[in-house]
Order: sequence, then C-alpha cells, then structure tokens
Amino acid sequence: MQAGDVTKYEYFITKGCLKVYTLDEDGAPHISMFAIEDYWTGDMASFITKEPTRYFIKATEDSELLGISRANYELLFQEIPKFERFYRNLYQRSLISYIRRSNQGLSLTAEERYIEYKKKYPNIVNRITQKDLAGYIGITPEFMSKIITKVNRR
Amino acid sequence: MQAGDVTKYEYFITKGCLKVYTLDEDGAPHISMFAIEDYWTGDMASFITKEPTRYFIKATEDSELLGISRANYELLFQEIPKFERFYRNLYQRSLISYIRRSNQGLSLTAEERYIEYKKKYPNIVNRITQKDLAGYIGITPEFMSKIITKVNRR
DNA sequence: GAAAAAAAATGAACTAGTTTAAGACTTTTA
DNA sequence: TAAAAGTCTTAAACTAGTTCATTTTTTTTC
Repeated sequence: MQAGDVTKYEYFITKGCLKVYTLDEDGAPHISMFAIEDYWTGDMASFITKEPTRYFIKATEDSELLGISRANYELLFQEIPKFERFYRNLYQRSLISYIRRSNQGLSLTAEERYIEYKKKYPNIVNRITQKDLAGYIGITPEFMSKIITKVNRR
Repeated sequence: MQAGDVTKYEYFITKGCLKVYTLDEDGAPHISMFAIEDYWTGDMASFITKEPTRYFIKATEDSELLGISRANYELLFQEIPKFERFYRNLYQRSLISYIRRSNQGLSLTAEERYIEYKKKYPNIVNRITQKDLAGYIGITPEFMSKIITKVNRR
C-alpha cells in the first residue's frame, strides 16, 4: 500500500510481518502498527471513507495475506448478519488497545513505553529492527539505541 | 467514576462536559478524553473485562447522562440484533479517531498537537480550562501557556 | 566469501518540554 | 465583598530527546 491510494482491501495476515507507517515532511517514518499472524491491517479510515490514505504498508518478512474488498465486506453483513457481532467485538478490542496506546504515548517517557511494549509484545519486538521499533515508540533510532543499552545494563 | 471501581455503565451525554483521566504516581492528571453532548464515555476495557478501572471521570460543567448497564447492553444485542450494526459502526468511527490520536501523539510536537486539536474541536477547546487542555495534549500547564502565547502572537 | 548496504553504537552540541518558584488574574465561597 | 482557592503567566535552571557526524557490527548480495 502507498500513500495516495484509496484503500481497496482490509488484510488478514496468515504468515509474516508488516509495518504500517506514514512519512512526515522530512521523510522520517512514523510506524502506526506492526501486524503479524492473525492480525488485521490496512487503513480503515480510507477503506470506509474512500479518501486516499496517508499510510504505506511494507512487509518486513515474506508474508501471506488474505484481503477483503469493500464490496465483499458490505455483502458479508448483508448475507450473514452474525458477522456484525464478530466485527463489533473485533473493533471493540482494537479500540481498547488504541485507547491505551494513545494514552501511553502522551503520558509515559520513551523508556517506559519501550519497557511496556516489550513486556506486552515480546514476540513482535524480537522480529523487527531496532530502527523500526524506534519509529513505533516515537523516537529516533539513536535514542532507541541509548535506551536499550541503558535498560540492558541493569 | 473513580479508579479502583469496576465500571458498571457506559454513559451517553445529553448535556454538559466531562473529563476522563488517570493520575500518575506523582499525582499528575493525564486526560484521555473530553466528552460533551452526544458522546459516549466510560472505560470500555473495565466495562467489558470487569477488571477495576484506572480512570476517574469528573464533570467540568453541570451534566446529564444516560447510563447503560452491562446486563442491558448484552440484552440489547440479544433482543434487537440490529444494534450490533449500530455499535459496530460506532466502534469503527471511534477506532479511526483513536488511531489518529495515537499516531499524532507520537509524531507531532506539542505545538502541532495543540493547533490540530483546536482546529478539529474548537467547540471543546472553548469549554475547558487551559490546564485541562494541557493534560489532554500531554504537556505541563506552564508549557501550554507558552505555546498559546506564541501561537496567538502570530 | 568479499564487497556493499543497512543497522547499531557512540558522543558532542542542540532544542523541546519540565520543574520550581513567584506574582498577577479570575472564580468560588462564606 | 473579602478571603480563599484555583488558574494563568513568566522566568531561570534543568532533563529528555534530537541532530549530526563518525565508527563498528550485522545483513544482504553477487
């Protein structure tokens, strides 16, 4: 996926790892999420509103995804209303985790955010570069390096 | 609502304004959201999982709310399955705005966050104190004061 | 398996945001 | 309507995080 596209699919990952990110005016990447097996990814805002996305998606490993088109997504609910419930619960859980992420981003220091993320998602931390983790935590790779050195020294 | 409680209701606001916040170990408030007329508020995580909340909710104006209990929330979907769709859409929209908030919190400077928030929610900014806005933007009231002075000087 | 490319580490100089403290202004309460 | 409490402003000293430049280490490619 490329910024400027109108998102045509939401993706379910069956294998691999992807990063979803924006580039700021200086070209620096800001990573919104890492998606691994059993995660959904895409840009929901663009998928729903049909406005062009500001996100890029890139695989960080060889990956396999299943995509659902907007037409099929809408059809799904028409044909099998039980899926409303499935997606209600999916969105509810995602919402809870994004509320936490937005609060932590604004109230914790970078070091605290790193420690929390590593505790919560050790399996993801082990699969990505330190540089990408910095882009997710919201700091520079240099500062990420310093934090890791400091935390490991303990 | 008080940290430590298990949330019994999700609230719909018919009148007024409330702030949802946590207190950190130093007792400093971090505001998660302001909720005004037609917003839903509460702590969804606690409402769903029945674990005690870490949030406080306080009205910043005389307010009127409607609360739905967990039992009635579940009953609603059983009795009127169309509400699954309503809540799916509600959560989807909330999710889109929390994804944006979490990304902005990690990629924009405090000044940029202030300008964005004021542009997007001018009606809320006018109803709350500068101190509470600082708690929402993720900075100290002192720095909020400097930013406002600086932005207005232009 | 050598060369090239990318990632990670280190350090010095810098900037965004915090802390502490004090005074001015505004709102609430008795 | 005076006093008290809370909010806002300002400023100086500080700290978390950035920037830029260089070196080392790891990964990729041919």
